Amino acid sequence: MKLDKLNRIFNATLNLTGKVGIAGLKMSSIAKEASMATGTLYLYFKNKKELLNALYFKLQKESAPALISEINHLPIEIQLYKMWSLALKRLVENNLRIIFLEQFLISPYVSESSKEMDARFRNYLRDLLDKGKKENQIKDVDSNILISLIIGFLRNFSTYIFKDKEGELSEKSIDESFSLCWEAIKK
Amino acid sequence: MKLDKLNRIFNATLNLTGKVGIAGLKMSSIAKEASMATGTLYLYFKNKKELLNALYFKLQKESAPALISEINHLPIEIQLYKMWSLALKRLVENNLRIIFLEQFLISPYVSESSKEMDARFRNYLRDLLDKGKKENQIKDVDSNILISLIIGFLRNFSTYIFKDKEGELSEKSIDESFSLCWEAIKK
Amino acid sequence: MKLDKLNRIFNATLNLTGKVGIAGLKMSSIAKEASMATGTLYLYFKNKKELLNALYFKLQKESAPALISEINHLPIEIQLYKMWSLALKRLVENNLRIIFLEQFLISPYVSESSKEMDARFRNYLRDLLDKGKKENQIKDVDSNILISLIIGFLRNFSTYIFKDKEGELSEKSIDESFSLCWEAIKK
Amino acid sequence: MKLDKLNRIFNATLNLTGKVGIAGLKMSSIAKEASMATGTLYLYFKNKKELLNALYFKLQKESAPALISEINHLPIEIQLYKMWSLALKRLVENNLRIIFLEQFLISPYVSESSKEMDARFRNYLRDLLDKGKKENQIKDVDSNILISLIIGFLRNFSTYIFKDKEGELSEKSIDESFSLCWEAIKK
DNA sequence: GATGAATGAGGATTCATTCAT
DNA sequence: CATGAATGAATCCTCATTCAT
Repeated sequence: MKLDKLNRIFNATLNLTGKVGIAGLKMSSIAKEASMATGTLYLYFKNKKELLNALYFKLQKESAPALISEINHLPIEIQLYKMWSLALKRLVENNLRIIFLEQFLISPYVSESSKEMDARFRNYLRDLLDKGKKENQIKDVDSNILISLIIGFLRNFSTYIFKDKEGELSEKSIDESFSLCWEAIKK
Repeated sequence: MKLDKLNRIFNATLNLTGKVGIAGLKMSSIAKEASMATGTLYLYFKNKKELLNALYFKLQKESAPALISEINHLPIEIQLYKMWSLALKRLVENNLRIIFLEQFLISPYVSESSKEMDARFRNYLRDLLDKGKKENQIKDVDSNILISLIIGFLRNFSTYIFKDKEGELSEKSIDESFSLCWEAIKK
Repeated sequence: MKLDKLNRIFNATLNLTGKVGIAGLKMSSIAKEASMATGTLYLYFKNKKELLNALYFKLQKESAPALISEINHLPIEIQLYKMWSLALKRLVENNLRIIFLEQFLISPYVSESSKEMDARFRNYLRDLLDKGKKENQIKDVDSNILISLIIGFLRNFSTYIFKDKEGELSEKSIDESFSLCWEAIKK
Repeated sequence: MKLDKLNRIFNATLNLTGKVGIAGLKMSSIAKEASMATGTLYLYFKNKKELLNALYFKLQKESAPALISEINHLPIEIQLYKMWSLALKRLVENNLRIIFLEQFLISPYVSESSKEMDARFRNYLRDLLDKGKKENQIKDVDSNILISLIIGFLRNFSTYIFKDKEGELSEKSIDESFSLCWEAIKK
């Protein structure tokens, strides 16, 4: 019913963004990909801009927080490892989301309210790293650099797995990549 | 004259892509940003698709190779450091280029010939890392992971500097970020 | 419904060609003359070229053959007379079609397949005249000359009736013009 | 010099009209065909409309009147024969002119003054036929019909010679065609 | 005079949005 | 609710015209 249709619309939009980018998204293509009539899209969203913004918020909501709440009570290296492992898996699974999120933020469709960045995940990491510095486990280096290392590495590696390995992410890959990350940032 | 105009067109396109994304690019805006008439664009390019592809090729040609030829005779850690420093500076300076390159590759404007990715830079790194492994300086880890760490970190950190630090990249930032990277990948 | 709209488009195009020629045809004028939105034209035809070619084929199909099949069993003079009378009436009624057909064939819109001329009517006449020569009724003169006389006279006279007589074609005109034609070609 | 350039422009325009019709005429193509710069056209004509109208007047001036003045003192059948022969030769030689004249008259470029048709030739013929009727040589039939026969036959036959016989017009063709015409209209 | 690069108004085409069914 | 044909504003692109050289 209603929820099913919403999901079909969101999935169609994600898939198409992965193929043709935001510049190539047409309402008619989205409808076709979601197996419904173009007009139906307008029963669920006032216009294209709102559809895209709704998807953006949905993706934001689903990503970081879930991740965070699952692990924020563990010791730092473990917590980082869990975070790394979970994030990597999620990013590989959901690589289309990343493409959408990144393109969306510089498209003419961003509503003002969307601009409050994916700061949440960065903030979680910042807190975690500061705690780690106090406990003498993490290098005493500007947290922004550390965050860039972690997030940049995660994103780039996940895209590589998604594109070149067809999404096959082995435990060994997770461990090896985390080791590299950890050795870089640990004291 | 001719070259000057081409550059004005390319710069205008880059600037606008940074502001509105490929989805928001209009030929009329590009012309306005480049201080010329819309029709003039069509003296230089057959249509929008060809303009964007021409820019893509230009950016590809200018990026990696220059970087590589300047340093590929030095010892590995030094070479990596030079590469890091140069790449970081260039990425910060040219952050708009990255945005364009990334968006372009999943836009409806990519011509078939454009799809041969920016493999060059990855290849240079792969060679360098393999050499490093033989000389026992680099961890014996799948090069794809190492490459993701380096490139992902570089891109994410450069974007952070460009956006949040207004492009002010200190030597200290370069050194600190490289240290993190080096400690991660060195044996 | 669908057929009705196609006809409205075709009629609008014919009328406008009569007024402003193919050089003056605008998609927006055609739409206006056909009482629909410009975009609607593109639901039925990919572009201007295809619209004009479709009209050309339709007109070709409708013209000569119908004429021929109605009469090709009668004796020659009668057949020629019927042909003359029918053709003249049809040409007067459909003078706009002639204008369109003639202009179209040297416009930039002709698709390759359209170039196979209106040979059909000429061929019918050639057969008829050859039969007439065998039966000793028609002068033993190169058929191409006879055909030019018949077709040229028909076209020029019909245009005169259409333009200067507002399409009022009397039986007397038909008979008189046919007599002239018959006296010219009969043995 | 000046005259030479004007002629190059007029010839270029005629040739191109034969190829692409008035709908396909571009000022830039005319200039190219005439081996000069686009801007040069505007030294000789204020704009496209005036160029086309100038050509129209030139062609009108050159056709009928010359013809008429050469022969208007001879007896009727001879005069008609001369007219026929001269007109046919001229029409074959100058078939491109006919195409231009016919297309031009329903293009958006006709200036008001151009609309006073090629009435001159029709008028000359009308006078001639009326004289012939008085002298009992020509059938007592509405002159408009006779004129249509003559002009329609001339045009259609000349186009046939131009297109299918590559402009090779034999004396025999002239005589045979005139005989047909004469037998049709003589008493 | 001659040139042809540059201009921008105007026409072709696309596609977000509506609305009768 | 769902549909998809119809709409027309917005965008791409062309080409008559201008003007600096």
